Amino acid sequence: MVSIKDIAAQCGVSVATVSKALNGHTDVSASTRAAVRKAAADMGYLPNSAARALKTRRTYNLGVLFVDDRQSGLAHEYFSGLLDSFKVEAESHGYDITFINRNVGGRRTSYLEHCRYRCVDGALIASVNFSDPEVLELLGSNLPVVTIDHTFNNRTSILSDNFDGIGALVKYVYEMGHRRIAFIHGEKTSVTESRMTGFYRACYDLGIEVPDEYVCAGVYHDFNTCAQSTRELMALKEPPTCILFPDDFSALGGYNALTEMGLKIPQDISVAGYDGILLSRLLMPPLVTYQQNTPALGKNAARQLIDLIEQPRITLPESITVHGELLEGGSVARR
Amino acid sequence: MVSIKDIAAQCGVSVATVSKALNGHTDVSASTRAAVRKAAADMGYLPNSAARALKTRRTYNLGVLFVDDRQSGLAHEYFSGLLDSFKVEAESHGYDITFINRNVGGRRTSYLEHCRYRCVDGALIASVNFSDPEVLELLGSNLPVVTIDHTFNNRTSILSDNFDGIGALVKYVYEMGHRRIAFIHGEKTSVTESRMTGFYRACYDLGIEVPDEYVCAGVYHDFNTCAQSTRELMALKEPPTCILFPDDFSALGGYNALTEMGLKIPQDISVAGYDGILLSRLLMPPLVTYQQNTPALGKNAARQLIDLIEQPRITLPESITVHGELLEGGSVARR
DNA sequence: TGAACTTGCGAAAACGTTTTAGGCCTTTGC
DNA sequence: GCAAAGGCCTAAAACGTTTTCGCAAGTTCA
Repeated sequence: MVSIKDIAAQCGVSVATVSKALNGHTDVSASTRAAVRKAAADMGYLPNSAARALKTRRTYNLGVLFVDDRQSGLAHEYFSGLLDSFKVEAESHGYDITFINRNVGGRRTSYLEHCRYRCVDGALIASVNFSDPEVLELLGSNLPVVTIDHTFNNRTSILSDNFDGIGALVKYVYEMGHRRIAFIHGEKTSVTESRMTGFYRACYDLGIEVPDEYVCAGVYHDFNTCAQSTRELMALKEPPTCILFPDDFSALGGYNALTEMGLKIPQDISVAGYDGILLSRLLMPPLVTYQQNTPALGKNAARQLIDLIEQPRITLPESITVHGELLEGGSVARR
Repeated sequence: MVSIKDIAAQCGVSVATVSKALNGHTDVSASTRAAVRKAAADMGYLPNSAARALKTRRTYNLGVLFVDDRQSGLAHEYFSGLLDSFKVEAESHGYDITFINRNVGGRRTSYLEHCRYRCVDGALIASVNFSDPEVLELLGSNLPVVTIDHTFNNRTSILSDNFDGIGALVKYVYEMGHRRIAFIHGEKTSVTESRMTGFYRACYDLGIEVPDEYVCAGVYHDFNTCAQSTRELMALKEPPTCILFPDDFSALGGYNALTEMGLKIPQDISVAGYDGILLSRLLMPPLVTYQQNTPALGKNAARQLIDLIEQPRITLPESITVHGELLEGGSVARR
């Protein structure tokens, strides 16, 4: 491996000069800078990230924390879309990403310890249980951190417009003539809470009455509980004319349950999902859903995190809300 | 940050002794080893990975290379499943993973340069175009490397049983009474080649004749080309009774195209997919498919790579073939 | 009673950078 | 003509480890 020392020897200057030439410092003449850079390129020089990190305490590595219990992590299009755009944006700024876990050389550690061990410059926290003490420890540390879909003290967070998204869906189905709208929500998280208040608020604004039994507790991506809720809803004396599902996957569960019951979508019952994953476009009929803007979520997260790292005092913590888009489909009938 | 030096001061020994105590060297007495370890734990010591990497030239970082053109990367369940199990296995051995790209500090570099810059101990190559010169450069380097679903010289590779998988599907539909079996394959890659030879071989073994027009060129995960091929197949004078699709997603495209044509699955036409992603279980009827064993692919890849790194000369390059499993469903009728 | 090992430890070099402090030479300003 | 300023460069220290080599004290064996 060719090092700065080799270049110094080649050019007849000191290593200090080489370092400065390469890093664009001003106290090196234009001619030596050019010579050094040419030599570096010719010799195929690459800086050693470990040495640089040791000296500067900057690794150009960003930690990414998520937990992958019950398929809510990598495998899910929401998170993979987010991660992908985060990755692309980070890479374009010269940052690489590292997954944060609880192992350091086989030893069990906390998330924060892992971050410290790897000397990451900052971390993205997404798709985690925000009441986990180890997540809180990370959030409470002095490491630059950006969270997704969760606000914490004065940490920067990037939020999907869950309140507005569900509102847009309610408004859409209202305009299609529906008044009996049921909502199966996911397990309680801050995201779910936003959606529930968004749902109630939109109904209130539109003058729709919401019987208690129209709001059911489901589980994100859980086929069975959502199918069960669907059956219960349809068994009501006054069943809804439209059901909003926690996400597109469980809406598919709804499709199946409803089909099994001999009901036709959308003639007999209208259905909407949430997320706008590819699957929603492929269902028959295509699903009415609210597409979360995962590319913007990831990109903004990367930008904010890098800002936080590079201008520690200038950027104040802020929350950015990213807006999605209602996707139409044939799953909601006009009536 | 507490360093080895602080521990040395605390315990009244030299840094060398601390290092040796922590790393389990033999030339340190049991009592000092215990004292040092206790102090390290009490003081919350964490080794500095950069310093360690600089000295030992080992980072305990594994590079992961994949390209994410046309949604074939992170977003796909095949890859995310693979990556997830790779990650879990790697982490349990104390390795972290880093994505390999073409940026180093904003500068455009090759994959190999990125690996060298980050000093990764080895790399996983998956889901890439294996004729890309930069991929070949990486494959040709002296970096420990494991490939997925592609063999190259004497590099270790982990292979999914594409030949057998498609054979199992053919055999299954044959036993269900089908003789006119069409195969829409994906774009030409080594994976597609294995599947095609597997298809022809199985048909040959079973004495099934395969008219040329029964084998169509499709595109993985491409809804439209597969729907188009489906229409063409069904317009033949002697249409097939069963169509094998390149993957589960395009099989869904097939479902839709066939449904639009007024055909019922499986009464009028049988369908099978490939991959065994979650979606395949949720279709109505559930899709007959061949589930690739992504957990085993990722786990084996990590193990082999780590072996390669830790026992450079002992382990000979080898290929491991991982076997999948046929998933039954209602999409193939008995006839 | 030595000689030859063994055990436990430390001094110091090294890994590849960046950065500080300073030095020399030339230019500028009065 | 002289002091001050600026331009360009270097030596050396530092970042936190690991590892080599050597040394002293203790132990074993003739």
